[in-house]
Amino acid sequence: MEIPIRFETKSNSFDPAYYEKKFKALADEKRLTLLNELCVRGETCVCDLTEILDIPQSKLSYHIKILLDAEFIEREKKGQWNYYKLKEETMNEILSEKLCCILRPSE
Amino acid sequence: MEIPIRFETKSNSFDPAYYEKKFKALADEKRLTLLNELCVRGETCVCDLTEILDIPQSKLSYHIKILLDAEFIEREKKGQWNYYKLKEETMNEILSEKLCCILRPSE
DNA sequence: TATGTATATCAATATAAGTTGATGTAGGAG
DNA sequence: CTCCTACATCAACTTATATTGATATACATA
Repeated sequence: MEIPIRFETKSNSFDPAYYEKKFKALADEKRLTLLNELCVRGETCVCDLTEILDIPQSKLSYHIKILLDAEFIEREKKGQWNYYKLKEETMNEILSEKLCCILRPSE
Repeated sequence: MEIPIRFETKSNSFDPAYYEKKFKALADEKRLTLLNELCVRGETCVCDLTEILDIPQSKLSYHIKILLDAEFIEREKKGQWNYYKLKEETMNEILSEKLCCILRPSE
């Protein structure tokens, strides 16, 4: 995964919009709890998550979408269930090693 | 090789509110640009930042406060000017090494 | 003392994000 | 075909954040 960076001395062309989206996705307690659960449990299906997090299904779905769009999680369809798990590249791209095992899997 | 500790879900000590505050502070283009400028320039005073970022002073002050409260930056008073710089411990605590030199100073 | 400069804070408003309950959809079971 | 389950999506609403212009504070200088 390429980070849109550079570091050109004067007017450097860092892309804040890219990171804004990532950090917005992380900027919510429920979503952080969700990510933490996925980190601890690994792949988990939506029906289990509604129970674990004790939130209405539509709300969960809303938050899942935000995390999906920011590529912090990915979906895998298994039969009639949707399983979600952390997308390790993105987590590792953004987050410190100190967040390993809380929000980030080990590398 | 250290074996990552897996936390039990019910009792894991992860504090989402703590991280929510951090990520909220990062979840804004203007603040990211500000941090990037501080990363590239080092210590910079508010009067320069209003020019660099081309935003009204009250707006800048608002965003600076959010970053201060989340401890991503720190203030140093020099004569009549307030200088701000990145608070390296927090940046390093939260952000990946890949973000080094964009948002994070090197360790 | 009056004026200027650097910055923070405030109150009003505008905008964005989160919540809720209802509805839509797709596939499986009867 | 009809009903059920597992989700996603929508529209109305609530709440949180951001923006603006004005004012406040603190200090320096004329």
